[in-house]
Amino acid sequence: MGRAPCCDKANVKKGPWSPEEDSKLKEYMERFGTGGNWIALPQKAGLKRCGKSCRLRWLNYLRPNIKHGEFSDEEDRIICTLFASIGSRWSIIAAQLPGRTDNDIKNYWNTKLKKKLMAMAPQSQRKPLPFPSPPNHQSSPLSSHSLFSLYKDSSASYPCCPDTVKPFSAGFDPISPIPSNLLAKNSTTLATNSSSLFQIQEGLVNPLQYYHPVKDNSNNNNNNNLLVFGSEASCSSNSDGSCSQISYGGREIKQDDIGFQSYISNGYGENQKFMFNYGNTSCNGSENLNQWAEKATGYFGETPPLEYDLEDVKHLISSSSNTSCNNNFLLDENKTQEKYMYYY
DNA sequence: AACATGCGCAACCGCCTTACG
DNA sequence: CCGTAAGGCGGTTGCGCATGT
Repeated sequence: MGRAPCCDKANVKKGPWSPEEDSKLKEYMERFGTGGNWIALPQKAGLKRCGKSCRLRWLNYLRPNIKHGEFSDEEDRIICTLFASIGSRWSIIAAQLPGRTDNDIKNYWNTKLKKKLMAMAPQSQRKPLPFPSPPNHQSSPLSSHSLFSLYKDSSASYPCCPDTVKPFSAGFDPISPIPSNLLAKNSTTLATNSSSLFQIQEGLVNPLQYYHPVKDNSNNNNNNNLLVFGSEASCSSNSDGSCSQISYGGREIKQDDIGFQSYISNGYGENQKFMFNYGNTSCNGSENLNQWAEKATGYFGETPPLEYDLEDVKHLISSSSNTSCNNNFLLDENKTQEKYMYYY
């Protein structure tokens, strides 16, 4: 024998809530709470509504501290980044945005944010993103390659979940796992568990979608946690946490080979070396970055063969130089062997 | 001014998981 | 252990308003 029926569906009101109904529900909730039973609540509160409807109304509209109105850029970034990582798990995304409901975020994504990103990155005018797609490529929650690239520098800060998990940077196939051989690299600090979000996600997503930038207490510096896109890349760290040596596929890249360098806040109150190199050209840090990017990529015209790359480059450089972005981004001159590295 | 179309958002629907009896 | 209801969640719908023609 199961529980009593939910409600008499033929005898419940549907449609928009009236102010009177709202005040009844709110008053009841503030005095008694749900009592652990939404189904019995409407009758007790004097409402001719289904318990589910009451629950939805309370959670999405009447509950205290609900934030209505415009989403901030930071919220946009968080939504995009999390969507790129976990897809349309709105309740989880909402948990990272205090005051926002899953319904709100879902509506916002479907009606505004998705279109906004589409408009920012019209596919027909873009080359495929130069970010790597592993052999066993699966489509991401949002298959359009370009949307998340617009937020790929968004790893600068996660005020909602400081020092916890950071989803893969946007612009990166969120479904693709980190190659297991990279997870074992002892020259990097990678962990795939013990993060709050990961624990929430456990069993729901491929655990390899996440890593946790564990604080390195040995040198009081955590700015050298490395997430590698592509393959066969590694990094070794100095005692001060800076990255002294990078290698791609066995080819060592010395510090001198790195082009543009600057120090940018890593979000932990420390400065981190930012490096940029394109093929055998480099920005010396004194020239205009956009000009350098144009020179480096060889594009000055209106219909560039490297349009997407250039815009990527410009976007990344400009945003990284002016904000607390802590990404490193390297392009290999050989376009077929492009590899990308991000540091957190 | 009237109508058509588009958009935003609240609410509903249906499915899945969990908990109860 | 099984059947069923409750809770929770994501997808979808439809109403009302804004804007365009």
